[in-house]
Amino acid sequence: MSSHLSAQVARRSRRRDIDPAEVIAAALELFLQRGFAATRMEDVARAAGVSKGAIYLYFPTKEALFRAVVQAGVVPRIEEAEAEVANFAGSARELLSSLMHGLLLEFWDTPSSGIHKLVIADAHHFPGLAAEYFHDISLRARDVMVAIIRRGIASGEFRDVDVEYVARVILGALDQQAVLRHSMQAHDPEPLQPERFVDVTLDLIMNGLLK
Amino acid sequence: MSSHLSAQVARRSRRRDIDPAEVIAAALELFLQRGFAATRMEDVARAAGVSKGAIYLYFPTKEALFRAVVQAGVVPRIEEAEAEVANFAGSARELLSSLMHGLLLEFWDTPSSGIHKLVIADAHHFPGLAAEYFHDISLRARDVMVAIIRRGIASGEFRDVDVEYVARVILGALDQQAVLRHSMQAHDPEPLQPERFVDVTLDLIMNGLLK
Amino acid sequence: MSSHLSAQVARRSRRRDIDPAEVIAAALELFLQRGFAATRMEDVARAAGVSKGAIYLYFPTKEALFRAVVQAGVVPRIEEAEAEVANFAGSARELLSSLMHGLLLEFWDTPSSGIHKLVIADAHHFPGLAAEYFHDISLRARDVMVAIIRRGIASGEFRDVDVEYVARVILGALDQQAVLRHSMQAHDPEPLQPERFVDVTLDLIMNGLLK
Amino acid sequence: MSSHLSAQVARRSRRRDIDPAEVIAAALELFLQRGFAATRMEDVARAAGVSKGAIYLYFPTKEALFRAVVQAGVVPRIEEAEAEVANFAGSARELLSSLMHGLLLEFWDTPSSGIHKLVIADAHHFPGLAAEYFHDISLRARDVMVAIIRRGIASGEFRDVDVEYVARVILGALDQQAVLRHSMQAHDPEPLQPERFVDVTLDLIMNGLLK
DNA sequence: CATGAATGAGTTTTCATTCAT
DNA sequence: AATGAATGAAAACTCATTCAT
Repeated sequence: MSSHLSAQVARRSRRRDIDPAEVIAAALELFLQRGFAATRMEDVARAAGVSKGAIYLYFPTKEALFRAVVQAGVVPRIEEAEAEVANFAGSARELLSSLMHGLLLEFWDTPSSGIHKLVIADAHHFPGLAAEYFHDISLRARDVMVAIIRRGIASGEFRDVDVEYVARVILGALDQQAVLRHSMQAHDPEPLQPERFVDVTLDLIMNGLLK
Repeated sequence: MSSHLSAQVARRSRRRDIDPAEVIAAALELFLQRGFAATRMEDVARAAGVSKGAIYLYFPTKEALFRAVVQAGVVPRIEEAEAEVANFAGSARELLSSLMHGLLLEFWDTPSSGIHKLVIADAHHFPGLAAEYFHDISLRARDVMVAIIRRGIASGEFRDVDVEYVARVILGALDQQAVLRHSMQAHDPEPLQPERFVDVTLDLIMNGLLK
Repeated sequence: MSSHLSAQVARRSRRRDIDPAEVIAAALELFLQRGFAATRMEDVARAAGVSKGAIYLYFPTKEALFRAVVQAGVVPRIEEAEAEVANFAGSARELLSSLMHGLLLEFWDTPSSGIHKLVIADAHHFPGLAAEYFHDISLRARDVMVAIIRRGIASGEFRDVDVEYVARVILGALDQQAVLRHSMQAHDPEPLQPERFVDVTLDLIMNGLLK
Repeated sequence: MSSHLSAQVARRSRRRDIDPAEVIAAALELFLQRGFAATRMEDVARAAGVSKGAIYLYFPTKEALFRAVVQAGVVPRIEEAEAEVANFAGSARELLSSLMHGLLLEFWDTPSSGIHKLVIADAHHFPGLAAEYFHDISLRARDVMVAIIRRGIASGEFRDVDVEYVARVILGALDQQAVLRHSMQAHDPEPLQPERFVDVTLDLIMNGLLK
């Protein structure tokens, strides 16, 4: 207890150039693994290789950190999708296929795919966040999907369906897999094969079940 | 410890014949509104019109209460579905339509529809529960859906599709709406109309998008 | 849930002739095993084969039960000792020997030997009890011991010692063994042999260590 | 007695360099006064002038604090005794006298004298602690006493007595006074005078009662 | 009298947040 | 700026005691 007086010198090491993005990445991973409530700020700090206090230099509260995680994870994704729709030159069917393959597959193995699950699970705690997320993300995603279907109808590729609700059906199927990916996939004796899922979904949506 | 012998407690009001089902109902409602972690046992007690201690007479821990909520909410639902599939005499298409209308609509406005969301959001906390739920509920639901599709293929109604994955697509779309119902529907400028959703889903699944 | 309405008949069984002494005996055993604080009234009730409520018919509080346990366990013991001293006809040495053999050995294997330990361990909780016990029991025991030594000095058997403190020494050695009996004897590789202990104590006290 | 009430400073500011030893000291005092179960961690914190949370920085549980209290209080004491026996050059009688005076008197007015009482009273709660304490402390103390008596016999000073049991008698008398010191001495109309007690004990043990 | 379901005050422990260094 | 020791509010769970039956 008193034998290392000389070690008193050991002073706190100082880390320069803390990158908030590292904190966000660490927080996302932990929020997904253990949920928001069960993740301690200290865990985030350790995982990010940063001191507890340093987090508060960038995020005033745990809630602010959560919101940053959500923003950082989904805004780029939806922007990518919007850009692709705006620039895509091929048929509506090819566009839908490209989007689904590109997005679902691209994010399948990155933590970003779990943001949706995160918001669903923990948005209670943050009065405004659910509304904000819904408007900024969910509705934008729906708009993208609606635009694609409309394009297909306009071009004569697709039947004249209930565009709004068809968009909900397709997005629902996709989102649900992303959610399950982070909640119960570990227990599935046959974990989802994402490419196969996208292919089957496309086939079903395009051709239907009936002969 | 130190007992305050001088001050005698005010007369406690006594409730007879506490029904554990009332506690479960109250707990479900609160878990859905605020999440598992954010729901205090005292809140559940107050909502059920029962004392805090009384809850522990029936559920040894908060986790046990959670599990009871889950069991009570979903087991009857899945059993109903299995029974309907076993007894249904009509075509596969009619069976699917009946199931989707019956179950989704029946439960849409009851708290039971939120159990799925609850498990997805909070299963972290309970090592065994997610696995248990997945095996007892999710896989059973998938089996039901697979059986219906198989029946349709056998009867010549349906194309010869990838049964397992088509089941995942359909269930995903449905489940996702139930999940959203309890997480973000309040923020949707056009809240889902369940009947319309089922109709569109059936139409899409049966006929596909293509002309 | 509703299938056994006929079983409503199951009525509480009624036990007649509850003997408070059984409750006291059960309480003593449990207080010794687990301490006062760690013993639940329900445990006492079950051990005594009585309902929780019934205990309160005889003992208004847990503290009252504790006091009854102490009274029941030691008052007879000290009265026995006083009577023996009053009636004993032999030498002081024989009286001391008789008392020590009689009391220590008689109570060694009964729970009564643990009352002293109980009071020492838990008297905090009960402001008046320690004082009461000390006056009613400890000082009476000391008086008995003092009387014996005085008798020996008067008869010329014993040296003219500091009577009060010699009594404390002798009682201390005895009491300590009773206390250890109920706290740590289980861990002693050589548990105390009570007869040997009494014999050695008598020999030491009578003859001393020196040659 | 204990007069730390004067230190009731309402600390609003931060305290630096908390010394766990202060927490241990405060805990010992309170455990002795009120028993383990009746002492709230908050009491310990207040008595130590520390926040409740700070205690958990050094002691993971209340039990760990208890064990630290025991270790800190008795290990140095027994080591002192062993060292004195090893180094003492005089007669066995002088050694015994020195030890008894030195230890009993030295610790009489420090809280350390109550550790023994503490373990006896509350060891129930901690499965391993009683055994550990008994082996590490009680048996070591017995060995010390046995060594002294053996030395006296070897040198011809003492009679050839039952060494093991004589050690138990002597230690019992001493320990009991330390125990009483912390349980009932307040109620004794003639509180023990420790020097007188040691002198009388030595005289009795050396010379016996008989003429 | 006897029962045991119901009550709710009380305690340990955790962890977001602060701030002296 | 960065650190991490210190703070204290909050919540699950226990159990002495009551009282409808």
